[in-house]
Amino acid sequence: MEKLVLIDGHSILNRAFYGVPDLTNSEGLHTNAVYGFLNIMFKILEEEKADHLAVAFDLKEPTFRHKMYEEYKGTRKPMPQELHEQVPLMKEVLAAMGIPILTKAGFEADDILGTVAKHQAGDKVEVSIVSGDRDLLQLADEHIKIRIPKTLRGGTEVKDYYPEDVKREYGVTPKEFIDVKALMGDASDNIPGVPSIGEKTATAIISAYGSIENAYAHLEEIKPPRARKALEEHYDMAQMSKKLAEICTDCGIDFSYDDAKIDGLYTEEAYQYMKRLEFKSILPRFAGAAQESGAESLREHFAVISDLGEVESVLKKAEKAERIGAQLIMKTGKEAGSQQAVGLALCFGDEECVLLEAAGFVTGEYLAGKMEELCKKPGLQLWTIDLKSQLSLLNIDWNSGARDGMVAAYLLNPLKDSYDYDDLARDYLKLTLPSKVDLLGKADLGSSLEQGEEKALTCVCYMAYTAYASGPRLLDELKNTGMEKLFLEVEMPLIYSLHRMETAGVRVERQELKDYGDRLKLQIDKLEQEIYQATGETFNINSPKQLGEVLFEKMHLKGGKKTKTGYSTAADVLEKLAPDVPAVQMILDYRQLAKLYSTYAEGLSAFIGPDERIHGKFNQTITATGRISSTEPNLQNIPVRMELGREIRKVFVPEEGYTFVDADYSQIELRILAHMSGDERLITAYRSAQDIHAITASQVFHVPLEEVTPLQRRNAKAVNFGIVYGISAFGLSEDLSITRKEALEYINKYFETYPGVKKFLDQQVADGKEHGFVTTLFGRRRPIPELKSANFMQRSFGERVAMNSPIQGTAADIMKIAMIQVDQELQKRGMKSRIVLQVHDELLVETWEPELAQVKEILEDKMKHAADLSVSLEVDAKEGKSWFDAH
DNA sequence: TGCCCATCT
DNA sequence: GTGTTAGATGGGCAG
Repeated sequence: MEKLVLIDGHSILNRAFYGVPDLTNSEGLHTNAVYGFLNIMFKILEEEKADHLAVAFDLKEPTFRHKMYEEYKGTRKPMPQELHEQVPLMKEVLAAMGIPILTKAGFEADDILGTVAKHQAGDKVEVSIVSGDRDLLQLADEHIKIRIPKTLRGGTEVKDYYPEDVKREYGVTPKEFIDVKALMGDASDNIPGVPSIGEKTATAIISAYGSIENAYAHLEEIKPPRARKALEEHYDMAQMSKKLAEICTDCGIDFSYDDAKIDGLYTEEAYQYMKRLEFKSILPRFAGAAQESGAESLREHFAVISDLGEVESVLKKAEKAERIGAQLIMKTGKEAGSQQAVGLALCFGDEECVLLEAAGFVTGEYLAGKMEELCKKPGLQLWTIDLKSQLSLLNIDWNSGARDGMVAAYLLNPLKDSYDYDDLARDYLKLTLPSKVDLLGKADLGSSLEQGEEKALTCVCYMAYTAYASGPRLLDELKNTGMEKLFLEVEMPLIYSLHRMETAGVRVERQELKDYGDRLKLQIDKLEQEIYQATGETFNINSPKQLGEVLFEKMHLKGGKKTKTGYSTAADVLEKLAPDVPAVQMILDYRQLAKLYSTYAEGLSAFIGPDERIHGKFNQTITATGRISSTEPNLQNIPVRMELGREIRKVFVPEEGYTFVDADYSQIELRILAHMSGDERLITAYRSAQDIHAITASQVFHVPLEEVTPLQRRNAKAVNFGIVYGISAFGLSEDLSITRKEALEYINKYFETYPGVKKFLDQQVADGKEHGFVTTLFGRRRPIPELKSANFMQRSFGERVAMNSPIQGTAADIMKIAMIQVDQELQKRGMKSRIVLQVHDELLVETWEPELAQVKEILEDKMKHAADLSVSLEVDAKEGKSWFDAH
């Protein structure tokens, strides 16, 4: 028995469009309907183990129904533009998979499906028709199954209808089904005041008489009377309606059963589409096709060279080139943290990509040395991807001519989640390349290459090629968007400073940290028992679900706020709810301790290396605003607010002979706001005052500075924060535990006091809406697609982002500039002191004691003068024998 | 994997 | 009238 699956193209596309959240690829194409369609299609093909497949589409032209009935509009609503543009795309994708697309002038997809199904179905072939349109149920018979996908709870369920299922659900046979619908009439055709026939009555009449014609013949028997009247008056209409709904099963479509045979759905061409549309979850199906991939012509020019003579001649050629792509391929060595080069991929033309392999006389050191020479060669444009990861083997500094395509692409669009070679090739070369994961899966690139794997060679050559080919385009784009300077003078030099910071690492007292953890553990165990006692329950306190049940159901705490999955047990909720229930306080304490123990005590210990230092990663291409992020471990969220947490900073210590100097900017974001808004009053205020929040309070509440009460200062501080983040009256009222009205008054007073600020923030939103992005003082862009959203919540979010990003981003720019200058100055003076941490507005320098005065001077000077604003930048620098003491 | 909750600036 | 403060990372749980 063979299986033929027939899909109602528009119907399923439509269903997918409304069932799948909006998706857009990098080109800005809407893809959600195509994505949903493919998922439904693959799901059904797998379930059915189908061997034949075709998809039917309507054409725009009028059909025989239009001829029959002038006013026939068809059943479909007008399509939104976002869906409309996906129709041709869908057809291209299907064609790429070799799936026949059936259309016929003068007929709808229904008729094609009906015709093909009735002709093909039989003892040898089972047919499944997939559609969202219930009118198709009339086609069900013993060999034809109608399958209707439904979206529920995010997933897709398919409901199947054989004739008996139709009978069960609608009480009539598939053939009678149209009569029922015709008798009911189309809701939109009903004229007010004219009696109509409902579903129940229609079903009863048709199941008794079999058809509207027969029912009309027995008109006098029809009950109830209003149905009889309706049938009598609208018999013509009902007949017409039936004719329109009746699917033609002989439309003369040209269908070849053999062409519909499924073989080789996963073609190279289709694979390219999946990559372009960024259907990551669908790609694995095409894994086979990936091997046949993409830039096939490109691959023909890939070569591997290991003979010393040949290597030298290639390098000579590279030196003479104007521009090259270079990628040093590395592998983790035997010693902890050490790396060694296993190859150098070079590209200096569209047809010249080679891998220089570390083998025999060509050692890893030799290759790294050669890459280094190339980086230093004046006038040579060397492009690579992720320079920082290669710096451990390259002795180069900010004077090198190397340029990083990853960082360039991040500047051009900081919202992406990766900037690998395949991303750059797709976005800047319109070239679909198989990714590293496509080629090698989880295997390590360096090791695979060392073992001579063909795919690893392909991968590294793609990297070098992409770096080479995308370089000029990236630079062009940076020029066009006014970010060339930011790239060349801030982001590129920063790579070296970040790498130096990672290499330096920060010393952590292993034993002290362990003792701290042990003390926590004791407290945690004690608290745990006390909580069990107080609540009378033994449960997992770490489970918000269990905790919510205990608090709100067993202990009957009032006013439990619901989250999607249960009760909210967040600290702020619990504190408001039951500040005086001892169990609640214990739970909050437990939470804090558990966090300190797992994330900091245990978590940090795991990262302490044999040199007693933690070498965290500082990432340059993660945040939307331009900030640096920190991972493995995150060293930017070490506790400081609560005393117990703050203690952890005592284990961050300088090496013997060194001390810490910690320098942080004072209120940098508010100063930036004063500068960018140009609000005269704010500028003047910040020029004179030390205490920004107090002076805000003084001006907003009209009291002399020295008479500002602590409460007024606190309120002003909250408003200041709120302004920077684009807060609402609601948010501020929550923050200060005041009414919304009072909060609104504060905000209004603030804007009255500083009208320039209001104007500035409004302007940011307007700019964001007009251009689709906002910019920092240094030209860094933050795209805000949310501003175009039709969804209120999304759009409001976009507005807050538009207000915050220029401020947060400018602060990030300034810190980056300061960091580079401090780091470079330390090096220029040949000092031993080094930056070990950056925490957004703070630099921690491990200072060689004899250099203490110099370091303080450099930090203050470079940080203060990183930008020339209309308000001064103030820096607090403190010295101490641990991070705890220095901060 | 998604959610909740904790931590930082 | 919507839901209501920006940017991050990570642990732990539940499905």
